[in-house]
Amino acid sequence: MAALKYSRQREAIKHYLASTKEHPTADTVYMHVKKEFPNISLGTVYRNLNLLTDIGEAIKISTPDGGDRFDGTVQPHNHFLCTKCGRFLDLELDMKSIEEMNRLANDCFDGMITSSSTLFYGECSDCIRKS
Amino acid sequence: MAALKYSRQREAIKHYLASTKEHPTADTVYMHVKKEFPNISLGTVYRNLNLLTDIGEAIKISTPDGGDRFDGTVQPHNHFLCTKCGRFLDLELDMKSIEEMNRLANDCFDGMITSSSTLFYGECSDCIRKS
DNA sequence: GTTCGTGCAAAGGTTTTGCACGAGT
DNA sequence: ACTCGTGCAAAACCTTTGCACGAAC
Repeated sequence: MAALKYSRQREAIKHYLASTKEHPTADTVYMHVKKEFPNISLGTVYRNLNLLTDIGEAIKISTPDGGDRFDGTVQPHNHFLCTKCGRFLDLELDMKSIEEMNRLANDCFDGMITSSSTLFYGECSDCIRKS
Repeated sequence: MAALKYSRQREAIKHYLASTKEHPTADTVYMHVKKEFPNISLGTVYRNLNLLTDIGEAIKISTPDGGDRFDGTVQPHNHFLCTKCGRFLDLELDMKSIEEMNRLANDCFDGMITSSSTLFYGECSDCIRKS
């Protein structure tokens, strides 16, 4: 395995991920980090996002609409996608509920479940207010 | 909105989806339906899968690895992805648990949650046996 | 000096789309 | 007849990768 060397670009990506709740796509990360490193390439962003995901410092989330999203919050938590406006939000089920759910799932299943990720769908409060 | 006309190709796609538990990708659907309709095009498969998804006769599932998968089972249920062998399985949490989970989520959230989809990760029984 | 990360550009894979024609009503 | 679905091919996306150079060790 290759040793991991410091890189300013990776550091900037990590800081951006930590600073936002936007669940940005790779392209969004690219556009933000570009402000600080105008020459950074999209390939570098992808390489670093995948690297961070592999070493457990970020999470990759797949949604049915468009590209994958990345999240710097690695503690187990779930997400909500508004089917009207497309907003993508954190949803803080408490840890106990998540563990409870995994345990419940383990009971109906003869493999071993180590983690889970739930995507909730519905209408966000803004959309409800408008209708 | 356009009226919906019958098509043999769409029917074949529906039947294939109903007959399998493989959670096929669009390409897999294409290859199977091709046996019956050698001239069918991948574009048609995509158009129909998206159509079926829109009218609620199929579900589109996004996973972090590779393309989206489709599922003809539209009743709420969840999925399991083996992190070792990549196997993708149904996981039958009973309805009560799913409803309970959605209700729990609604309590921590000021929008309205209508549905959810959970992807569980872990090791399937085959991989456990081998290790 | 060696190794690893980067920028660039090209390639790879998946999904969508414009068009003319043929199937369904 | 009229409309919608199809096949085909091109395009649009998203993501990965080969390469030569520069940064980190």
